[in-house]
Parts: sequence; C-alpha cells; structure tokens
Amino acid sequence: MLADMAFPPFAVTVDLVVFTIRNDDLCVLTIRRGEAPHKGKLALPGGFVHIDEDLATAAARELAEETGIDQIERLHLEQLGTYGSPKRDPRMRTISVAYLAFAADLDDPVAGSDAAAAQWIAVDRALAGKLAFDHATILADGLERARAKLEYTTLATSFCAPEFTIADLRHVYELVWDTTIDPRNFHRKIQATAGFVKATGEVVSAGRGRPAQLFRAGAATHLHPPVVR
Amino acid sequence: MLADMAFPPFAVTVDLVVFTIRNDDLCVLTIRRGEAPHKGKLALPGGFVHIDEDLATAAARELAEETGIDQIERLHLEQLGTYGSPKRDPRMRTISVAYLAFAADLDDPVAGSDAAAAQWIAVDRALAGKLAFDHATILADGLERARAKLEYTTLATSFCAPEFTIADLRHVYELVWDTTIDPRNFHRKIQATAGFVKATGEVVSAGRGRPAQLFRAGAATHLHPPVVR
DNA sequence: CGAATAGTGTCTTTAAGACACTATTGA
DNA sequence: TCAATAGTGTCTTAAAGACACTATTCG
Repeated sequence: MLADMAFPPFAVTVDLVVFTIRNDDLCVLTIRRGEAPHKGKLALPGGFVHIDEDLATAAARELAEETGIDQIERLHLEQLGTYGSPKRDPRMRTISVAYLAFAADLDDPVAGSDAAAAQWIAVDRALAGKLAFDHATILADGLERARAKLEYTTLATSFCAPEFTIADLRHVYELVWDTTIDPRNFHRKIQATAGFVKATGEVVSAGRGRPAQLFRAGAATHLHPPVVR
Repeated sequence: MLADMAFPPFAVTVDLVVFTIRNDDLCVLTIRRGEAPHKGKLALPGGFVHIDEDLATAAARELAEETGIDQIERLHLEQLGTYGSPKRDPRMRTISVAYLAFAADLDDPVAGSDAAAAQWIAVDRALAGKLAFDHATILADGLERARAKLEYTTLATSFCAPEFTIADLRHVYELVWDTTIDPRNFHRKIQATAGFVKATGEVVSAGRGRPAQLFRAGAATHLHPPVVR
C-alpha cells in the first residue's frame, strides 16, 4: 500500500515547548543537538512520530525519552500548532506538530538516550540565543499561548506543586506575564473565583512573615471572569 | 534521500472549516465525497499537501480548487489544529492540518475539479448529520475556536461585506454565539472600542426603519476590553 | 522592637446590562 | 397614523485597581 505511494511522503515529528518555573524564572526545556543539522545548537526536545502512534502519545513518549519526565499526570499537555515550511529541515520535507506543556518544578531532567543534554534555560535567554530549525518561532508562539491561557483558564496551578500558596500562584502569573501584581487584590480575586483553588486547612511558613494557607487546584478549568493581564 | 527512508512516511492533507453567514444561519462549506472511503458522505473540503508547498498555501489552493473561492484577501485564514489519529483514514497513515476560515457571503461556490459538489450547509445540520472521517470533530473544534475568537478579536468583521452596518455585525455575533444581544448596548460597545469600525459617512436603508450608518473594518485586530459572550 | 509577608476592608473607576427615550424610515 | 429599526442617555450592578489597615511570623 505504501509501496505505490499515491501521495507525497512527509516526515512527521513532534516538538515540545515545556515550561516550568525555576529560580524565579520562566524556563523552557531544551536539548543540545548532537547531530547535524544544527549540531551543537540548542533545540526543543522532540522526534519522529511512529507510524502507528497518536500525536499526543508521541509527544509524551519523546518527553519521557529525552528528559526522563514521565509524571504525565502532573503535567498539562496541549497541541500548540503545526510547522511545515518546506525549507524548515534541510534533510527532507518535515512537518512538526508542536506541543505545549506546563510542569511544576520537577527533579532535574536526565539526559535520555537521544539527547546529548537536556536542561532548563530561562525563556528570555532561549529567545535571545540561536535555536535550531524554526524552534525560536515555535517557542515564541508557545510563550504567547501560555500567557493567553493563564488569563482565562486555571492552568497556572499546573506550574505549582500539588499544594501551594496564593503567593506561589501569583509568582506564576508574574513570571509568565513579566509583570507585578498587587498581592492583596490578587488574593481576593483568586478566593472569589469559585473552583480555582481549595484550602487544605494547613499553613506553611516560608522564612519570615506570616505563614500562608496551603491550597490545591480546584475543580474549575475556566475562569469567569478572567484574570486580566 | 527519500529512497532510503530513515523515517516513517506520512500522507499530509489540509482540511478546511470555512464559515460564512447565509440566510440567517451560520454555514460551513462542505463537499459531497465522490470516492471511497466515505463515498457519498458530506466532508470538509481539503486535499494532499504538495511536497514543496507551504501548509497555508495548500489550504488556500484547495479552497480555490474545490470551491472557486479565490478572493484570498477577503478571507480570514488561520491554522486550527492537526488531527493525526492512526485510524482516521483507513487507506494510509494520514495527518490532517485543519485550517479555519471566515468569509463574507460570497458568490455560490462552484464545484471544482475534485469535488462532486461544494455547498454551504447550516453548521447545526452538519453537526447533526454524519460527516466523513473525523470531520465532525474538526468542525466542532472550529466552531468553538470561532466563538472564542469573536470575543477578543475584531474578526467578526471578516464575516461582513466591505461595508456593513452595526446591525450586520451584531447578527454575526448572534448567529455564531446562538444568542441575542441588546442592539442598543451593542451599538455603544462597538462605537466605544477604538479601531473596531470606522464610519464611511454613508447611510443605507434596509427596508423599514431608520437608515443605518455604514462602516468599514478598523485598524484594530484585538479588543480591549473583549466583547463577552 | 522592626521588617517582611498574609490577609481584610473600603473607596474609586470602568464597563456591562437594563431599559426609557428620541430619530427616521416604509407601509 | 403605526410598526420597525437606528441611535442616545441614564441608572444599576459587577468587578478591577489603589491602598489603608490588621495579623502573624522571624531576627
């Protein structure tokens, strides 16, 4: 069936834009390319989709293979877009389906079998440097999507550990949006939004200052009204 | 290079969700499939991407080929998402990149070389019936995207003729959202949003009632604050 | 104690929604 | 004339933003 090939054959890959918060920076997961083309450059993790594999499954598999991140249930994963310029890969005609993921600060990524080295780097540094292929475009699109999604969904919680404080959640917004937010108004706003967070009853003391209540993510997925940028 | 095929070969297609407003209904462009599989069923227009062709270019080409719509400048076209379930096409492994388009009420579509017949049908009827492949899913996703986009962009104007009244614009919102909107508040809201529409100075009388001013699309692309559903 | 952070109360401003009212047309 | 649609004014309510104030901790 594939032998008489009545259609032009394309290579299909998935690439991942994985964001997390580390050291007061919004960071993106990158690998150092070990092979030509773009050998030695930073790139987004990714790889070929298997011939019998779903796209989202391929994204999760590549993430686990290249980085050791396999806690899929603690990760938000969504399709970002598809990049298919005829000249994007000099070797062959390649279509890349990009996925966007939000992760809590996990253990250090472990360079897997495929990748020379997987590492978190600050998004602004990644965008300032040279990324392989069209990955700078994909990253910029992912950043804009992430910024927009925080406005009208509860996905900011997927950047947090299972239990978090309102201040933790605020830091997510501040780092992703690169702004400052009034802590008092933010606190009221989050509490007033039904289903965004639910209190555990516990408190935690983080150095100096009054201890803060701990929360878990609530049942809501969308915010009415949104948190405006 | 393609001969030693170090990657699994995929067929890549584009499918189009093209919306317009006709006869007080939100309509989607469909074709009647002339070949197996799903012969005789309704489907979204689309086809194979050429090996040296950009994805968006392929979408515009397929639209012109199958329907005769070639006024690309009077059309909003954006990528919707990519559908790649291994079982979506029984013939081969196919990845479909779906595009979403908004069109003003154009001339009747002309069935092109590929399609048995291209026709506009009401979106709710299309969703109620059986569409080929996973096109019902794609259409539902396109509808939800269109609904969301009207909230925070000025794209409602791309459903209108070059000159339109505020009531025309309101009908777009009402039909896409399947709601009714207070004409008076809507009028004030649109006028208050800088760059959404600009007056031509002309008026037009549509049957009975006071004649309405004519407007063109303004320079703004995004709405602050949004028009809330 | 003071510095720092958590959390509440309250005022001002902005914008949405309800709806009375005027304006201008065709039948 | 009336019915219908365009467009304005105004009141009420919801929610954002500014910011004073209290609460609780560490050094």
